[in-house]
Amino acid sequence: MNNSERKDLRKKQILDAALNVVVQKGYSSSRMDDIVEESQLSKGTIYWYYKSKKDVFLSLVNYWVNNFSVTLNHIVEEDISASEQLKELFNIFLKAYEENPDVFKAELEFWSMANRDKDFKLKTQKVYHELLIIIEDILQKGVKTGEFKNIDVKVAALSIMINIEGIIWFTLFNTNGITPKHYVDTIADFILSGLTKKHSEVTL
Amino acid sequence: MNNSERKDLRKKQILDAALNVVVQKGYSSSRMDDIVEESQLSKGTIYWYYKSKKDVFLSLVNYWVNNFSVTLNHIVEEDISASEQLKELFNIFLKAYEENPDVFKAELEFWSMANRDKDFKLKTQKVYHELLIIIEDILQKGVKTGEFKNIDVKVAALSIMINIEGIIWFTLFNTNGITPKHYVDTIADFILSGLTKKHSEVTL
DNA sequence: CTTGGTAAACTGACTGGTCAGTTTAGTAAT
DNA sequence: ATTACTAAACTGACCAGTCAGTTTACCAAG
Repeated sequence: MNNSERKDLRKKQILDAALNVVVQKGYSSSRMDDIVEESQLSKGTIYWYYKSKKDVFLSLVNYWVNNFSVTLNHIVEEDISASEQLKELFNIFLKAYEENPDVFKAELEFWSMANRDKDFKLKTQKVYHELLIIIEDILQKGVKTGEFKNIDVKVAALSIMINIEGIIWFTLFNTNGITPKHYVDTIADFILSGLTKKHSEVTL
Repeated sequence: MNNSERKDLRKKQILDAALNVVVQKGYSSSRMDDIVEESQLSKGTIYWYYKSKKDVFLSLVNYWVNNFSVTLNHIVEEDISASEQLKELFNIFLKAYEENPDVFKAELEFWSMANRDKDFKLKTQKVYHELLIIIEDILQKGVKTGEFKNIDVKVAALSIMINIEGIIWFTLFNTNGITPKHYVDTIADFILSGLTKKHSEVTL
């Protein structure tokens, strides 16, 4: 293992620990000593890599944003219909949730931070802005090709994003036996059937 | 001012202060001294009425739940169509947001608390359970009268609740000039047009 | 009405624990 | 000698909760 690989490993170790801690305690109640324990590193090492508690958690947001961007940009590049792209978008979030719901719990924590800290607000804004652009592009394309009705793209995109992010509810509350998959499938169908032109309209 | 009025006034003073504080700082970073300052009372008085910090904030949730229940139960009792009831539901939340967005910021804080504290979870669960029941009742009625399609009431209700609560996004991020009103009107229309039978279907 | 009594409401300085961040003294590999 | 650590002690600000004492409201006996 070379030097930069080692550094990346350490940082990942620290950020993974920070994720576990913040999910359990929230930002303010997360102690640096919790991260020390969880990461199996020493306190000195944490401060060797990050200059403060805030620095650790801002980096955690960043880490998460970057992972996420890579995945999303795959969709845009694929040569499939707008409807298929939207479906895929929903499924990416569903899959992410099924793999590790903690990421969504942490997301909630970051929202809460964004409400009271400018730096967190800026970092998190970026993600949603990026996601919105992607959804808008898909919708725009669908409208242009005649696949979708002539909708207000900006509002529709916002609404779709809110529905996607709604998956966060499953981390919060007992949803009476409705699975995330069932939820996602249902709303994806509902939204698509509202967006797409009926066959009769298409043939007009 | 009699005795119980005075007590109510004090409690309201404390809870109003707590709301302002929690919105700005989040639960963990809210200091009792902030509430002292904001409420214009002394620390001893806060502890005269509430036994702990947690007690103050749990009471704040309660206070909010109760207000909310009263408003919601009005809708159910009104003798209007299911569609109209749903529209009214959306409008109640829109109005609440327009009157005081801070309540929604606080809600986010309570979600975050619910994630890591059983007492907060129980208190907040109650609200959403109640809201879900109301939406389910409206949908059920609409299906029975033939106003709505034969939908899966439970999933539809959950999805509607998530869309309503989506208004919380407006407290978090710059939504590019889309107003909460525009958002709510658009999704209300979209959802209703998806739920209601087309005229041609009705006349079958 | 006014004096003395008492319970509830209220005050704010203080205490004791907590925790971010620092420092120190060391090890090991390069 | 420098980089990448570990372990543990330490500093000092911060803050929930306490408590000894004060004020207020309301009473009834003189």
